[in-house]
Amino acid sequence: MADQTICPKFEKALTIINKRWAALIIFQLLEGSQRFCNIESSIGVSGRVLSERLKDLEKEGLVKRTVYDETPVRIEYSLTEKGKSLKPVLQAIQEWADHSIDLNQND
Amino acid sequence: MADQTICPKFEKALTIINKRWAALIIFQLLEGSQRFCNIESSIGVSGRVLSERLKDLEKEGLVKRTVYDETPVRIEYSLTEKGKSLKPVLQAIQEWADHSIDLNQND
DNA sequence: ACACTTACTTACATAAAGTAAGTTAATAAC
DNA sequence: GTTATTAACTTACTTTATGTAAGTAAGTGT
Repeated sequence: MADQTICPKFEKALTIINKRWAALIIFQLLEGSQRFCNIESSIGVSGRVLSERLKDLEKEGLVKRTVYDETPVRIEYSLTEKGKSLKPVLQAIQEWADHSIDLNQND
Repeated sequence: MADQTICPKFEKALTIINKRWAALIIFQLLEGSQRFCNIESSIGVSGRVLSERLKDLEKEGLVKRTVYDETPVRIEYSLTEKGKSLKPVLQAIQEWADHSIDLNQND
């Protein structure tokens, strides 16, 4: 790949949040910390990909995995500060969607 | 797929702009209308995918393809109003990238 | 006539995502 | 005390998307 790179930070940001499901996962976690199966059913992602994506997002420091050592163990995923700082981005998408998306237009 | 759908407009917006290269293409076109080979070399996308993506974006009404009937023909791609209305979204990403992305952190 | 450019398309290879079943650990139900 | 159920994954396999490279058609330049 040539990689002429317009703006490296912008491009790297896209490799993180432009991955399939990443934005929806973060959108969902903006509501508060949640369990694996809850995210899975809320956004309709497969467990296989959710597992993979949560690891990516954790590695990027956007998501935190917390194990509550009760019986049975409870595991919750939440946004870090860096993750929460994406809120304006998702809000901008939401606003754009609200005034520019026509759900009846099927392609 | 279950498709529990959080917000259908938001999800549809993501299927458009979250496709690989779509955001970068629009980012690039915010600078003004451009030719195929210019977009190709600026963002490092392959001709195969650029061709496909430009058609998607045209179908979604974000991009306009204009043929200038000179000799040889010149074909330029530009943003429609709907495409330009994505600017705040890309700006939000840019701002987030500027203060949250660390280029040295390699994963 | 021959090489070069633009805007693509086609054929093929690799990577990412979807589907479904399996695993481990714990608890609840019969 | 076997059987069933739930949570959080993982594994194996299939389908889809993307990358790579070569090819095409129309025109220009030498």
